[in-house]
Amino acid sequence: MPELPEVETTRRGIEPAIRGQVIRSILVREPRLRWRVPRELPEEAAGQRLRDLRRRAKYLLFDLERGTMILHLGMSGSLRLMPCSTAPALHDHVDIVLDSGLCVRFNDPRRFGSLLWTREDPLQHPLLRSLAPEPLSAQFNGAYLARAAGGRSVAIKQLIMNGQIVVGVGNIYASEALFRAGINPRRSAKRIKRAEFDALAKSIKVVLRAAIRAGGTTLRDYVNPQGSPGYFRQKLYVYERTREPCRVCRTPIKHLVQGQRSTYFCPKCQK
DNA sequence: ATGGGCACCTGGCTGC
DNA sequence: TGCAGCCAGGTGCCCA
Repeated sequence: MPELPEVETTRRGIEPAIRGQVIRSILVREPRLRWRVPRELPEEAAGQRLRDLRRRAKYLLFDLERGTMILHLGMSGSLRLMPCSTAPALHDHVDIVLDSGLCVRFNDPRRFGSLLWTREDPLQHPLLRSLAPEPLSAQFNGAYLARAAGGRSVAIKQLIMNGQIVVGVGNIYASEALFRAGINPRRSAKRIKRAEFDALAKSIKVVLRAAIRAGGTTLRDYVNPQGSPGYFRQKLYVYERTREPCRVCRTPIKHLVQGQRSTYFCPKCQK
């Protein structure tokens, strides 16, 4: 589900309501997420003040006074802000109950999401430690991408979905960024020219920023913390547009599968 | 080190 | 109406 824009939209929607709040309790209705929610998490977190809500890649980091909750939305997860008295719905697995009476409620039908706890620097957690640079940072650019690609033979689409190369780019935005850069998703990374890496890095930034501005993309499950969908779907050039005319040249959009994931592209605009 | 494939899980849709 | 089969915003892990 959520890629960087949806996670960032979630962060921005929740942060003002939770910053400085004290956690009254953590209610775990279903601990069996991708990894079991640590048994000690509720007792560790309860009573602590929320210092900050950060995002790293597609992870949300709830910084407490002593320790951090690390949350990932997986494919179908979402966080919503609501009064803690609201009756839980199907797949509402965890509540972070605040002293204000509001709670952050984690819903995740497929349970590919996760909620973890650490007392150490969360950026050094095994799951986060070796992640690549943020795509919206200055560090991420064509020169970096060209170096990171380093003559690798993988298809360029799979390269930009690899969290060791760049984080936050998932299946939707990988196809969209390649369209905007005019690059065929099947091309081997080692055959991409330097100027094309420049264009691709730029396209990744542009598409992610535009998607954040639209509140992300909702295909099925995703809603923001207020329960509204994201509106970037209307702005997609290729994703889930098989056989529909390219918005630029009217050529029918093509679909293929790479690494068991759907890819969409325009055979005329992308070389 | 790299690349490919599988696994985890639920639900919605299609076609017989 | 029922059910099998396929597909879905992610990513860790195992194997060659």
